[in-house]
Amino acid sequence: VHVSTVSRVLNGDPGLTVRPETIERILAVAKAQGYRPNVLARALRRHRTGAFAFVIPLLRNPIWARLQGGALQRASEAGYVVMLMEEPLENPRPPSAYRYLVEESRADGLLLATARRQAGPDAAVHEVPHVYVNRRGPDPGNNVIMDEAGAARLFIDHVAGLGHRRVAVIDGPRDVDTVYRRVSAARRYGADSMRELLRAGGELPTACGVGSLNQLFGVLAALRSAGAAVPGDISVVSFDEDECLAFLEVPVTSVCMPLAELGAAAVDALIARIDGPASSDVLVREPMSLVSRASVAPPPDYKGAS
Amino acid sequence: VHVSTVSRVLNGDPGLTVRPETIERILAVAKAQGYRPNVLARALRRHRTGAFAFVIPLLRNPIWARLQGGALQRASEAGYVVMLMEEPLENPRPPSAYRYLVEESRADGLLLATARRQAGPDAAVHEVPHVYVNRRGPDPGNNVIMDEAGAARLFIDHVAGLGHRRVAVIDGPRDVDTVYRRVSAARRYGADSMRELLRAGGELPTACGVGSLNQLFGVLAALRSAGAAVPGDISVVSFDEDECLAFLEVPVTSVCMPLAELGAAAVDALIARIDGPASSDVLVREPMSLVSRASVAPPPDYKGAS
DNA sequence: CTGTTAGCGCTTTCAT
DNA sequence: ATGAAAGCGCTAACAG
Repeated sequence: VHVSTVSRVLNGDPGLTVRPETIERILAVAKAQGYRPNVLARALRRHRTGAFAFVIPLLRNPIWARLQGGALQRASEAGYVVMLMEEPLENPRPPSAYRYLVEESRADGLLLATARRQAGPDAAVHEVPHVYVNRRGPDPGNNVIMDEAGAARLFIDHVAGLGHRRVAVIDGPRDVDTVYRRVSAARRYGADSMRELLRAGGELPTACGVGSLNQLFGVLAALRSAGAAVPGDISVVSFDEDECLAFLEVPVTSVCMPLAELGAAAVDALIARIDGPASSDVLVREPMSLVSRASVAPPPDYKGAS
Repeated sequence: VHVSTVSRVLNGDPGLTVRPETIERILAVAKAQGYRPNVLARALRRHRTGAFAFVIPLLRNPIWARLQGGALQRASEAGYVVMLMEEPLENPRPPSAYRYLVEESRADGLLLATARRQAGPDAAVHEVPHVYVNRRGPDPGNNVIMDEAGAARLFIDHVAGLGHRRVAVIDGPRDVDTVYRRVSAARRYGADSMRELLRAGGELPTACGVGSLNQLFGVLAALRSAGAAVPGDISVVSFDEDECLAFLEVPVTSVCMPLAELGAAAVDALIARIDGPASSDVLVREPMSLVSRASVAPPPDYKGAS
């Protein structure tokens, strides 16, 4: 009944040379006492904590909730726990500000869903296992992304198939990541963009894709107050699926992106980067799907198939 | 330049008797090398990990996001990190299933936002520092809750002040925590309840409070398909504030509950329970507020002040 | 004022 | 097939 033997048994040591009788006895006693190995001691010895840190900008956005869910589940399957760091909306800190979590041995690696753009490669965070999730970080080979072009294509094909020829996309500015604008700012942005579109007059688009749920609310408000009917005057598609879309005044069609899969893939990539060195970017290939609701119809002037 | 002295200096040992010169030198070198104490080793020695686990049912519900945000921020102020455990919606496990996190020294305590009702006191989880947040768990003295009655009063006073005399509240069954029903079930529940109310005929309520955002969507759908106007025929109030309420067909008035404060209070309570033993339940007293939007008006038959 | 010592609970060579 | 011993990086009690 001696300690190192126990360790070998409980860890299923590959070069295991223990008498079946002893092995039984150990397992029995362990279970009887409800023994739990101390992860701290184990981690100290092994230089592996079994934890990740997920840096996320704004918990209230449903998009990150789904990402989170996928990551959490995959991590727990792989025997990791994940702690959450919420990046403040104002004065966000650069990713390298979270390096300390690894340096202190609190985590084995970083999942970065926030990305303040930096001038060059972020040397400071480069030393530490990490992946950027749903964004391209400054250093290549550490990004896990989706086929956003595919999402756009899905949208275009759908509305083009119905006869639309003038199509707009409203989305946040690309240089600053959307996450840095407050929720309300996002809505205002959506509303402003739509108002501008309306004011421009002339060749109004007959279909419009909107980049986030919050912007969508702004767009819808602008359309309503301008007296534009959806989908009578203009068709609207959200690039941010949420079940609440089904319950709006007019239920909104959306492109549903594989966010949970993205989160899971990010965890896989991070695990790979902890074992080996960075390799190449990961593109999540799960199919996107279009959730068809009432906000899309043929364009107002459409006379049938061309 | 020797190790235990460094420890004393960096920890600001109370009985600190170190020459200022040495203290300077140590700090200088520490900073120069970017030294980070290893939290694992420290935790192993001190029997404190500096981490909490937050067990939460459904990440996609905005209510949890706000709770989470409050808890995360307060925890980080107090020097703790928090890891998230997402409880599956189907086959949820009892809180005691998360005891192992403390037993393995992965966390110092548990924040439990999920609460499968159990027959008696949950002895299994009782041994471990924990608080139930926003629910009453089986064992007393470990609950952090809000003044839900106050929320109801706020709603009643508001609509009663406008002349409403027949008021209904639609909410999930209380014996099973709302969290155990799927989102869609919640909506169906809202829709079904409202349909029943409508079918009952006769003395229809002129105002209705709804317990969660998801149920609200169901209620609104039912009202629309029944041709009941909001607030013309019936006033509607949500007990679950979310900014998207402002962007619905008719913007919905809500009671805004101090969820972030609740999360923060839960962290405070948990810290207290880690240092000392359990004391008494905590009631968060932050004021609730009514966010007035367009979904509330005087009742249809109202002739002026009584 | 500062160095020495003894662990925290585990894993992992190396000896039996 | 198992025990002994060293050590992960730190802190705390005790000497000097």
